[in-house]
Formats: sequence, C-alpha cells, structure tokens
Amino acid sequence: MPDLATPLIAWYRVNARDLPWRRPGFGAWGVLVSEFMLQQTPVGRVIPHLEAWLTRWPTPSALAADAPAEAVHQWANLGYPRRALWLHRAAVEIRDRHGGIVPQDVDALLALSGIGDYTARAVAVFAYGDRHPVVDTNTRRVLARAIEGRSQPGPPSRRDLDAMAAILPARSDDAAIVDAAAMELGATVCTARSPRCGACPIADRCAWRAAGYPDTGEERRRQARYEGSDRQARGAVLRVLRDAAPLPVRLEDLVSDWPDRLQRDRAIDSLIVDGLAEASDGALRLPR
DNA sequence: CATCCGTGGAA
DNA sequence: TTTCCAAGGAT
Repeated sequence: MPDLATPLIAWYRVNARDLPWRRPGFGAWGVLVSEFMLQQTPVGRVIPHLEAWLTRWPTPSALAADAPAEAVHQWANLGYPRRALWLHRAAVEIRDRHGGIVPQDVDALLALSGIGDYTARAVAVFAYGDRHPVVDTNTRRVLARAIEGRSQPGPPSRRDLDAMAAILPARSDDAAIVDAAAMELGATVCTARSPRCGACPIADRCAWRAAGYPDTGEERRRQARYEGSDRQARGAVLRVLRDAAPLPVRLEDLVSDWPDRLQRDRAIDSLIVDGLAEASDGALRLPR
C-alpha cells in the first residue's frame, strides 16, 4: 500500500479552504452544528445559515430551551428539515445527559439523534482531535480511485472505515489532517464528475490513474425524480408552515392548489408522523 | 441492504 | 430542459 498520508498532509497545508469550522477555537458545538448542516447540503449554502444559527444559539442548552418549531423555522431552506428536528433533539440530549457539553466519546456521540458513523467521528476528530477514521462521500471516492482503481466507490459500507483507518498516521494530530485532507481532495480535486488529476498530490500513486482511468464504477443509482414526488409535496407544505409560523395554517388552506389531493394529504400525515408538524383543531403548525 | 428524505446550482 | 450531485442518517 503506497503512502498516501504524507503527500495528503503536505497538500492540505497549502490548499485547505479557509472554512469557518476550521478556525481554531470554533468549538465542538459549532463543529456539531456545521456537520448537521453539511449532511447533503453544499458548503456554500451552509456557511451563512451556520453563522446565524450559532449567533442565535451559542450553546446546546440555548437551543434545547427553545421549541423544535424554532429550529425548523431557522433551518429555512437548507433541505431535509428533519435534520433540524434531530439537531434540536440532540441538543436536548446533550443538555440532559452530558451537562450541556458536546460529548467527545464516539459511542456517546453515536447515541445522539441524527448522528451516525460520519458525524460522530467528524466531531471527535475535528472538534476534539481524537484519532479515528472519518469517512464521507468524498473520502470514499478518493479511496476507491487511489486504492481500488475504480472510478466510483461502491455502496457505503462499514468496511470504508477500515480502509480509511489503514492509511491514518499514528499521531492523532496528523491523522486528523489526513481525515480532513481526504475529504478536501475529494471535494475540490478528485471530484465526481471531472477530476483535476493534474492538481492531485497523489496522482503518482493512484491505482485508477495507473490503470488508465477505467470506467469500472457501476452506474450510480439514479436519484428518484423530484418533480411530482412526495418529497416535493412535503417540501411545499412545510414551506407554507415556515412562512406562516408561528401561526397555524388551516388544513383547507394548505397548498390547496396542489394537483394531487391524495398526495397532499399523504404529505401532511407523514410530516405529522415525523414530528415536523402538529395538527391542532383543523389546522397545522410547526411542532412545539 | 435499499429506500426515503429537500433544495438549489451547475453541467 | 433534464440530469447530476452535494461533509448522511434512519428505518
């Protein structure tokens, strides 16, 4: 196995973007909030929302003291609004179980709502400097290409953690940089569509390049069509609730022009089931 | 393990 | 215009 860590560290020191959550002393809560927002939402859209969020709720306890509705409202158009709900729940759990301090232990982090393998380790590593493999979609693509010689990674798996762990240096501070560097490389150079291999610090040891860039990656499963989907219906309903908040909206006024009545009702029901909306006497509102 | 869950910008 | 994709997680 070629040494990927050394060139990645050198490259990262020069090329890392100056992102808010990388500033020294940004704090574990800030890192945690940023990671929630970054789950499937691009960096450029996250930054302004992150600043506003942390200004309003500088600590987990501050967020926990407000109603979930406030979190869902502040989440605005970041997408996947249950992340706002989960982040609020996590804040309550941090207040109740950890004295208001974001835990450092990976298992404790994994036990919080909305936190999985990626986010738990990202917080432990980037906020606390511990030594763990951190694997996101960028990292998986980098490893698939550099080590497996494939153009795209296979489906996500627990084995990805082992693959990343295998290239981590012994020192935890170096390991944290390699974690960040693999993500950064995948985000800015080793991109999904048109990778810039001329700017890649590990091109000379990349298995995919050595094999002549074979297109061995299976076709990625196509994302379900959004237009006309249940997700779009949910999004439309929730947007109305956000715009009306804190006032409830009468059910008959909720996207009353939606083309598919059944789909609209299905969206409302599922939002209630998910805890993103609350029915109150013929009307719907964000959850209190 | 496959599917579901928002939103908006770029190719 | 359509398609692709973006620091995932829960079920």
